[in-house]
Amino acid sequence: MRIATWNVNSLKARLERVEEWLEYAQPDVLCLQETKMADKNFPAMAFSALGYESVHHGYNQWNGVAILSKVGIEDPQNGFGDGVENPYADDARMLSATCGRIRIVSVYVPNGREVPSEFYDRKLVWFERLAEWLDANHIPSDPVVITGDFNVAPDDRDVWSPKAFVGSTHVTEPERAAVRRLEDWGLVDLFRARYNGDGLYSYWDYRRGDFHQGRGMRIDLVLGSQPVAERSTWAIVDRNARKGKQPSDHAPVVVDLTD
DNA sequence: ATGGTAGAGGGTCTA
Repeated sequence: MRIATWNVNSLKARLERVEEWLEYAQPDVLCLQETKMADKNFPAMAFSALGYESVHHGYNQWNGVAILSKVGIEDPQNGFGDGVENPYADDARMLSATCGRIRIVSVYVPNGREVPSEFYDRKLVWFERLAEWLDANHIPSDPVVITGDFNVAPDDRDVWSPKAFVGSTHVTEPERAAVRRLEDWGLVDLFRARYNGDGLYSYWDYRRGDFHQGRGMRIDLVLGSQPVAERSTWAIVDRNARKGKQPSDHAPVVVDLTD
């Protein structure tokens, strides 16, 4: 089973590239972030023509998440559920569904903008809600994958220049602690579990030629519970998808599991 | 010195 995540930075602008990539990479499940569209504009037919069922959660031109699957989509749920106070209640940043007997969660964690800021504070609260959702809905022996754009570089290997980022969002200790809390619960960073090196990024700013200069960050993660991690055989960032005409600023992250 | 690019929409806002 192949699971992938990709922040596409507008599905409208990226649809052709996503279609091409699906045919090339053949993931069983693809989680999308930053679709930047309302549900009524989601191109479900284009994906169904390629053999994918899909669900989307989006209100407007901001954020928006989706799950595409060739192995079924059961019990889709938007957000954290009823009765949970969401610090980004007006945004669509989390969508979960069961695909091929794994509970898949597509997340687009708030960016946080500046440190300090009200947005940064609410990013940390959003992370708390995610950890609470996980604990309330699952036990570590469940097959669960939380994947998407976490807007956190888990450690200094995950940024091109730790010095350039001191004090900035994505690298602060509270943000990293929020990711560690998920790992302490029992989730494994499936890409990092296979590769120790630095320079293995999933996002590069559009500006200053950052991609071609190798100035990136690894902020797109695939976190799997132990039953999933035990099945993990391979992981990669498809950097080719960041090249060429009108790329997203993120590349897809792909993991393979034994069936 | 707060630059630069891309995508939303049709102002600037978000990243």
